[in-house]
Amino acid sequence: MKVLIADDDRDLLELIAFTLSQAGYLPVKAADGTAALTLFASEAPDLLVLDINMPGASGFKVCETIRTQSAVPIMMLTARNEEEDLVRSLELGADDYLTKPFSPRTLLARIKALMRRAGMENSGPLALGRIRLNVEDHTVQIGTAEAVRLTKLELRLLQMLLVNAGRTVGSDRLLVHIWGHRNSGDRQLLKQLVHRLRQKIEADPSLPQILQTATGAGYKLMVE
Amino acid sequence: MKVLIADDDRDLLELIAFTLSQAGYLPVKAADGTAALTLFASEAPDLLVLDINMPGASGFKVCETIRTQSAVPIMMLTARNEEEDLVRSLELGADDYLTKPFSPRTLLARIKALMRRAGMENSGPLALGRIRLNVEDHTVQIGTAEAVRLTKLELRLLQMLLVNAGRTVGSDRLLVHIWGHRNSGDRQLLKQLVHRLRQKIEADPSLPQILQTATGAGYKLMVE
DNA sequence: CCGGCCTGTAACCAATTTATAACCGGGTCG
DNA sequence: CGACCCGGTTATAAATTGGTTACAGGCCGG
Repeated sequence: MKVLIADDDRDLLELIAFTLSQAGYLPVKAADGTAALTLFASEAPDLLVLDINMPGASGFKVCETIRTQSAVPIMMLTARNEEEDLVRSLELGADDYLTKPFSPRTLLARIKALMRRAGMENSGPLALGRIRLNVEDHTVQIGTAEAVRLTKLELRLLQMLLVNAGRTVGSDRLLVHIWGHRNSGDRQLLKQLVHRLRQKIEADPSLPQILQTATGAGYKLMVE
Repeated sequence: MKVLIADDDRDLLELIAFTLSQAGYLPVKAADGTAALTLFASEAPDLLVLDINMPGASGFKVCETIRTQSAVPIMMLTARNEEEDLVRSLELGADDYLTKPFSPRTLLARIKALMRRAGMENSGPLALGRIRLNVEDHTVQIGTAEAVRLTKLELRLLQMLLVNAGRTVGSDRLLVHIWGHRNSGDRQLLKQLVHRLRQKIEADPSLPQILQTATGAGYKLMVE
C-alpha cells in the first residue's frame, strides 16, 4: 500500500513517513502541493494524506484537482480545529480529516480505517501477473511453481517493487525502504539482496526475466 | 466467539477486552465508530459491544448501520442513565444495554445471556478438522485420541491459531493476544509455549503436522 | 508443609539470515 | 591502454532465529 504524504513541515513529514513505513506501508513524500500533484501522477499511490496549509497548492486545491480524476481515499490534516476546514474538506471530496497535533497511533488507526472502508483490504495475497505475494506468511508463488519462502528483507524488496511494478525504483529509495536510514554507500547490501531474491523467483537467475536492472538507476519488476 | 468492542475510552476498552479474553472470548477492539464499522465488515464478529458516545460515528449510528445488514447481537454502553438512550437504542435494534459504571462480572453475565438468547450456545467444542477444542474445560482432542488438558496460556495460543486457521499469525500478534502488552524482545516465551503445546497436540512433536512455523513470520495451524 | 503443575528465565545448538569483503567482467573516458 | 565505476558472483564472518533442555520461583491443593 503506497501512501502519498504532503506537508511542508519537514519534521512532521518525516515522522509520518517513518510511522507508515514501520507499519508496512510505502510512504511517498511531497513537500508542497505542486509536488504532491506530480507525485500523484507518477507514483499512483493508494491513499493521500494532505496538509491543508502548504505553499504552492493548498491541500484544498490538491484535493479538488485529484478528485476530478480519481476516487483514491484522501485524509486531510489541519492545524486549526475549525469547522470551516472540516466542511470544506468534505465538500471537496476528502474522506477523513485529522487535526494537529495527533499521535502516530491515531493517524495509523484512521488510515487503516480508510483503507478498509475503501475495500483495499490487503491481507489477501498481493498478486500481479504470474507473481502472487503472500505478505502474511512471507511466501511468493511464481506461476504454478511451488511457493517459495522469503526472508524479511527479500519480502520488503519484492513488495516495494511489486507496488511499483513496471516502474524503475531508484536504489536510494530501495535502500531507505528496506533498511531505513543507512549509509548511502551501502549498495553492496542491495546487490546481494537482489541476487538472493533472483535465485528464488527467477527461472534462470543469470537471465532475469522478472526482476530487471536499470543500470545506473535501480531495479524494476517487469509486467507481462 | 469473536466480540467487537467499540469505545473511545482506551482504558475501558482494554478492560473489557481483557475481561472477555479471560472468559475465553476473542475481543476485537475499535477506538471509534468508524473503526467499528470497518472491523465489523472485516472480522465478522459474533457479538458487538458499542459505546454510545464516540467520535466518528456514534454507537447509535453504528448500530443503525449494522442492523441494515446483520442480525448480530448488539449491546450498547452508555454513561448516562437516561431513558432516552435506552429507548433509542432498542428502537435502533440493539438487544441489550448497560449503564456505566458496571462490573466486568455484570458485563460478562449479560453477554453470556445475549449469546444464549441468540442461540449461539457455545457449550459445544470449537472444532476444525481433527481438532476439537473445548474452551470451557480447557481440553483439546486430536482425532480420536484422548482429550488433553491445556493450560491457560496454551489455550489462548491454540484458540488464536484456530480462529485464524490456515493463515499465518504473526509472532507480535500472538504475543499481544496471549500476554497483553509485553517486552517485544520476549520471543522466548512464545518459543516455549509453542514447544509445550506441540508436545501435547502433535503426534510427533519434532515433526509438527498441525502447528507449523512460518519462519521469520509466525505460526499457523494447518487445515486438512 | 510438601509435591505437583504452571510460568518465566537462561543457556546451548543448528540452521538460517544478514553483513562484509574480494574478485570478475563489461563499459566508459581521458 | 589503463584507471575507474558499476553490477554480478562467490566466499566467509557475524547476527538472528527457532528448537531444545534445564531449572528456579510461584501458586495451589492435599
